[in-house]
Amino acid sequence: MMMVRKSKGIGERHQKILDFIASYQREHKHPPSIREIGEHCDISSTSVVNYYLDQLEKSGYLERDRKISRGMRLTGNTPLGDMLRVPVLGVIQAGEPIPVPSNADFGSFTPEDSVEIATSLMPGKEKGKELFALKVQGDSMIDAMVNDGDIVILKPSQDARNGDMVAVWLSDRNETTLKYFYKEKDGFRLQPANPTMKPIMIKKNELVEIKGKVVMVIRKMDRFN
Amino acid sequence: MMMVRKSKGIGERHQKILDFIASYQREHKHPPSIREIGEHCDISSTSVVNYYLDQLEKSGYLERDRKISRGMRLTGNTPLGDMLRVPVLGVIQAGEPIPVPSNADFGSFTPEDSVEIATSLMPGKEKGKELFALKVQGDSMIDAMVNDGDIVILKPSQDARNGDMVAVWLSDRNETTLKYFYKEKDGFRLQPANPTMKPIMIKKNELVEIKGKVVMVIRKMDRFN
DNA sequence: ATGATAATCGAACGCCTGTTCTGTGTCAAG
DNA sequence: CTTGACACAGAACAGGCGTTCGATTATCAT
Repeated sequence: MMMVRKSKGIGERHQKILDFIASYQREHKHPPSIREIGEHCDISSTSVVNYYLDQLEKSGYLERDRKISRGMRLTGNTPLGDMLRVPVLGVIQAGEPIPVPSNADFGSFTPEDSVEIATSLMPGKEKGKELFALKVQGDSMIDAMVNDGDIVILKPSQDARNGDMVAVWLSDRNETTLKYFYKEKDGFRLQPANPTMKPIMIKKNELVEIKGKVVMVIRKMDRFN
Repeated sequence: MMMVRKSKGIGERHQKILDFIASYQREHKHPPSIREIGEHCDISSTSVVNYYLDQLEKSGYLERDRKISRGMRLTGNTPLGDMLRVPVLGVIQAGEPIPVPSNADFGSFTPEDSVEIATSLMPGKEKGKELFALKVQGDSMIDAMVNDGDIVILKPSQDARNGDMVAVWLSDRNETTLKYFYKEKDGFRLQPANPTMKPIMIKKNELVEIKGKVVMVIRKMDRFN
C-alpha cells in the first residue's frame, strides 16, 4: 500500500509525477495533459492520474485550475518576480561627453547591447521606464566608488535634488564625472561618494550639464573581463 | 478594406487581438482560447479569430502550436533570460565575523530575505549555485570600493587564487575585510580595490579565514534606504 | 458595372481533455 | 473471516476547443 500520509510524505509515484510535470513545463512552456502524465509515469488510467493530482493538490504540492485543460501549476517554490532589459548605450569616461538615449534607443535594442535586471532590485518606486546603462571605462570614477568595468544604470534627467548621484558633463573642463549633487548658496556642490575626497564647487554661471541620475551600480567580479 | 499588407503593417483588429493576448497571458499565466479572443475583440465567429491568428502568425507576430488548445505565443520581443534567487544571510561589517551559509540556508530561504539576479549578469562561467549575499554595514569597506548599503554576492570558499576578491575574517585583529587576494613569498597580500590605499600583508602563521569570493556587487541608489 | 479579393459570419464537426462511475485487488485492523 | 480504506483500472461521457465548410457582405481595381 502506498499513500501520501502524514508519516511518510509523498510516495514514489507522486514524486515521479511532480518531476514529470516540472520537466515537461520547462521543455514545452505549458503543462502536460492527464493522459501525457499517465503515459510517462506508467499509469494506464486517467482516473488514477486524477486521483494522484488530487492528492498532490490537497498536500499543497500543486494547484489545479478545473476550468481549463492542462490546468495545473507546481507550487514548490515561490515564483520569481519580473525582470527588465536596459540598453547599454556605451561607455562613460572622464574626458568624453556622456552618451544619452534618443527615442530610438528604447525601441530597438537587442539582448547583445543590454543588461537584464530583476525589477525587485529597482530602488524604491523606480519602475524601470526610460533607464539606460553605461559601462565605466578608466579609474576616473573611483571617487564615486565606481570601478573601471562597472555598469551604471541611469535615468535621464537634466536636473537633480540634493542627495542624488548624477552623471555630469562639465564642458568648461571637458570632463565627465559621477557625484552626489547638493545645492549651495551661489551654485552647487558635487560631492564624491568617497568621504575622504574633496567636492567640486560649481558656480551658477559655469557650464554644467546633468545627463542622468544614477539608479544602480553593478560590479561583476569577472577577472578576465 | 482592412488588411495586413506590406504598406500598412497590421490593422486595428490585429493590434487589438495582440494586446488582448498579452494582457490575458499576464493575468492568467496561460493564453486565451479562440472563443475568449472573440468575446473580447468583438468578433462573433471563431473562424474569423482563426483567420486573424493565421495572419499574425504569417507576419511573425505570434507562433501557434496546433497540437494543443490555446496553443499560441507572442513573439514581439526576445524573451528575457533566466533569473535566480540568492539568500541574503545578514550583514558584513568590520568588527564582526562573516555570516556563512549552512546547508539549511539554501533550501528554505524566502523572497523576503533574498535578492533576485538575472543569470546573464553572472560573471563568466558562474552558474549561481551556492551563492549567498551579504549587506554591507558601515564605511569600513570603502577601500574595497564597496559602500555602506551595498549588496555583495559571494561564493563560499576557504581559499583563493591571485586576483580574487575575498571576504576575510582576521581573527587576530578581530576584523572583517573585502580585498583582492595575492600570494606573496612568505604569506599573502590583501590589496584594496582603491589603488590609492595600502595593502594588508599577512604572514603564513597569522590566523586568517577566507569565507568567500566576491562574485558581484550591487548598489542601489535608494536615497531613503 | 463587373470581377476579384478581403473580411465576416454561423453551423457543424472532430479531437482533446478531464470527470464520473463501476469494479477489482491488496492490506491492515478487528 | 469480515470490513473498510487505499490504490488501481477501464469505459463512458460531457465539455472545451479549434478547424472546416459554405455563405454573405464590403471593398477595390478595372
